[in-house]
This record gives sequence, C-alpha cells and structure tokens, in this order.
Amino acid sequence: MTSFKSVSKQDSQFGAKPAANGAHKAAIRQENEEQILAAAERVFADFGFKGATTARIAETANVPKANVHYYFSTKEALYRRIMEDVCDHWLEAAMTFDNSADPAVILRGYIEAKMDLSRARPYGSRLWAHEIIRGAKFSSGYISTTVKDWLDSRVVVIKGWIAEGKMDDIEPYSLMYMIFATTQHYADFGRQIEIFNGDRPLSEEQFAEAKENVVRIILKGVGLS
Amino acid sequence: MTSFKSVSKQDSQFGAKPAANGAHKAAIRQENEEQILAAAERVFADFGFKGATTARIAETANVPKANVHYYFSTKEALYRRIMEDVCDHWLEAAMTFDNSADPAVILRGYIEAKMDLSRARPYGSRLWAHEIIRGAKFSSGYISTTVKDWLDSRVVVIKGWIAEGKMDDIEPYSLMYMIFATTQHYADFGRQIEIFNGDRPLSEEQFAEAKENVVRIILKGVGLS
DNA sequence: TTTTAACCTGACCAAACGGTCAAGATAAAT
DNA sequence: ATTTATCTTGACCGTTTGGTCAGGTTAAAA
Repeated sequence: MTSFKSVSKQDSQFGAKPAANGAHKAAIRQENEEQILAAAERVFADFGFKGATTARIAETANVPKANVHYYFSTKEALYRRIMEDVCDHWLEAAMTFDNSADPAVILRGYIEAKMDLSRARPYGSRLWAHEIIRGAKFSSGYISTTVKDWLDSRVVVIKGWIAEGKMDDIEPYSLMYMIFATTQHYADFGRQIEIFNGDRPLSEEQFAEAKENVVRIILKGVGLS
Repeated sequence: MTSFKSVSKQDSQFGAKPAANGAHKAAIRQENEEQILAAAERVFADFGFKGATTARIAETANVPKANVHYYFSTKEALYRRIMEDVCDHWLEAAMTFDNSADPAVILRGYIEAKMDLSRARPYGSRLWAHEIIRGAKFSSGYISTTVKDWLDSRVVVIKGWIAEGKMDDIEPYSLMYMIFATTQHYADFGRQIEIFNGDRPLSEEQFAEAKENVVRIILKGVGLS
C-alpha cells in the first residue's frame, strides 16, 4: 500500500511471524511494539534519523536497549516502519480532498483535515519534515509515485474548477504547496509559535481561530468566497 | 546585535584576535574561515546538528579536519556562528516590512523578499528549520526577544490597517505564520517540490510564477486587492 | 639573518554509537 | 511435569565521533 520497499510490517528478529501465540504473549508483543513505536516517533522527530539514538528510544519507551533490537532488527527498519505509519495518516487526510462537491467545501475540508492532523500528530509531521530536508533518501520513491500521482490528480480537479470559472486562474501547484506549508507549519514550527505565544502552546480556542483564518484567507485568495 | 550569547564572532583557538597580521596571513584566515562556514552551512542543513560530522564539514571545505578545529574551537561554536549569519539575513528581509507605504505594497515586498531569500540561501532556511524542529535549543533566546519584538510590532501595524478598514479583520499572527510557512516551504521542502516537478528544480520562470501566485493569493485573501 | 607568531596536519584518544549474544525468565504446548 | 518457543537483559564489541596534540611549515617582524 504505502510501498516502502524492502521492509515488512512484521519486522521481528525471526523473519516469519511468531505472533500467533497464546493471548498473553501476543498482548505483550503488541504493547511493547506500540510503546517502542510511540517513543521512536518522538525521538526521531526531535533529533532526526542520525541524531536519534537507540538508547534514547529505549529509555523513552521504558525498555532495555536490547529489547528495542529484539522487536525491530535495526534502527533503519524502525525508522521505515514509522514513516509508513506517517504516510498512512497523510493518505487518510488526502482522501478528504475528493471530487464530489462544491470546491469551497472540499478545500475547506482538506485544509481542516490537514490542520487537525498537525494538531493530533505533530511528531509525524516533524518527522516528515526531517526526512524531506535531509533529501528524502528513504521516501523519494514514495513521493514520486503515490504522493505525486495523488497531487497531479488534484491539480487536474483544480484546473477543472478554473476552466468552469468556479475559482480564479491560480497555478494549482502553488496553491497546494501553500496548503501543505501552512497546515504543516503549525506542527513543524510549533515550538516557534509557542515562543511567540508567550511560551505557551496554542489553546484549543487559539488553534481553532488559526484554522478558521487559514481557511478564510486561502478560500478568498483563490476566489472561492 | 543578534545576541547569540556566549560566543564571539572571532572564535579562534587563541581567545583574543590574531587577525591583525600582515595582509597575506589575514587573507588566508579569511578565505579558510569562509570556506569552512560555507561547507558547514550545507552540511548542517543536510544532516542537522547531530547528523553533521566535523569530518564531513572538513571534506566539503577541502581542509583537514584538524584545521576546522583550528578556526572554530568546537562544533557547537561553528553551529552558533552560522546561526548568527542566518539570523542576520533574516533580519535584512524583515526590514522590508516597514510602515511607510500602502499595505499591499509592503506585504508584497516582504513576501517577495522572503521568497527570494529562500531561493538565494536555501541552506540557511533549512538550517533554521532543523533548529526549530529540534526545539530551538540554541535560539529560543533570540526568538523570544529580537524576533518576537519584531513580530509583535508588525502585528500592531497590521491591526492598524484593519482598524482603518484597509484590509479584512484577520488575526495578524495567523497571517504572518502563513507568510513564514509558505515562503520558507520553497527552501525547506525544495527537494519535495523538485520531485513533484519531475525531479528537476524549479526554473527561474516557474519560481517567478510561484512567487506571484503566493503574493496574489495572500493579498486577495486578506482583502488587499 | 634570526626570531617569533601564526598556520597546518597526521596520528591519536576517550566517549558514544548501533548492534550482538549468551544466559536466564516466562508462558504456551505436549 | 516436561519440553519448547518466546520474551528479557546485562555485558560486550567493533566502529564512528568530537576533539587534542606534538611537531612541522610558512610568513611577518626584528
């Protein structure tokens, strides 16, 4: 699905899948994997691939370092696995941008979904940012296929809207990049926004207001309101 | 000026400043420092603080590793020095956002200056992104003083425009974050844009078109056109 | 010409790193 | 009850890292 080649979702030390055990053992495995994945997402987001250490991931997950390597053979396998999860979430938000309704409704829905994703999973967004800044070494294949295909199809949709006179004649890629940039900024540069906000994270009210402002500016900016 | 505490611009191994020599020696020093700084900016931008190695910086700068430490005592001192330079350039662009003319003219000028900065110095922008994602450990002081003061003063200006009915009633911080995000996106996520563009960097024409689109959407989006 | 101050660098080091392993603990299967 | 498969972990290993240093070269000053 996400096509991050050369790694299976079941990356245990023993190749196949020892998961079909009794219930207790399976539960232990699942809980430990989840704990390690959650910790790794944080640590990778905070320090990047090279900056993140397996020792710190282990410490954050509250397991011995050797146990991390029991569940995930290498640091790279763990990283790829998390990138898959991040991409799955991104794809979920992407699905809100369909072709069924009013342009303003669709665009509003997509922007709101992306903003909510930045709020709910900031670490995933920051991890993605790290990956791209570093040159997208692990994910360029995914971007040039899955993501690009999706983006190009949305560009066609937008060009259709323009041709029908429903919105201004804006270069669709510029618009999409603006949406990517602005929505993800609230996760990637969250620390900066926090400092500007008097060293306190945005409250729910502040974030809701920001979301509404982003939607308003972009919709009006392209002639959809 | 930029107030990155605890490090002087003249960070040689010998505390004081051995720069006032004969012309040749001074030239050697200047050229080597510049070469190392340029290399370090690239390497830090590509790999982050921890991911960048002094060996790689030395290799990129075409000097032996020990020579890097001759001119810059530690990796952190080198990093701080580059952050200073990045901030100086940011401040320069910030100065275009004055209070003298028509809102549309000012905003257009500032957006274009930021876009041009992303184009001319992508490594600096990406280095800044790394720094913020990592939690702004070196620069939170600078952000909470110099940058915040500047931002707050611009917010006052924008609120003035709104009060005078010159533009829509938009929360100024949301607008400024959108400008930060969108303009810097062309540097920070340049690799992603490159992939979307068929694995080729944006041409001058494409970039100029993107710049104009960003200006148009934002100006119209806040009621300034 | 001699002396001095700055520049240069191969070789080295302690610390931190990703990853391994043997030996023990626990729970499921027989 | 015994065997088997999985889970757990402290100790360990080879490599990479930031940083040091002694001994050299070069150029400016005396």
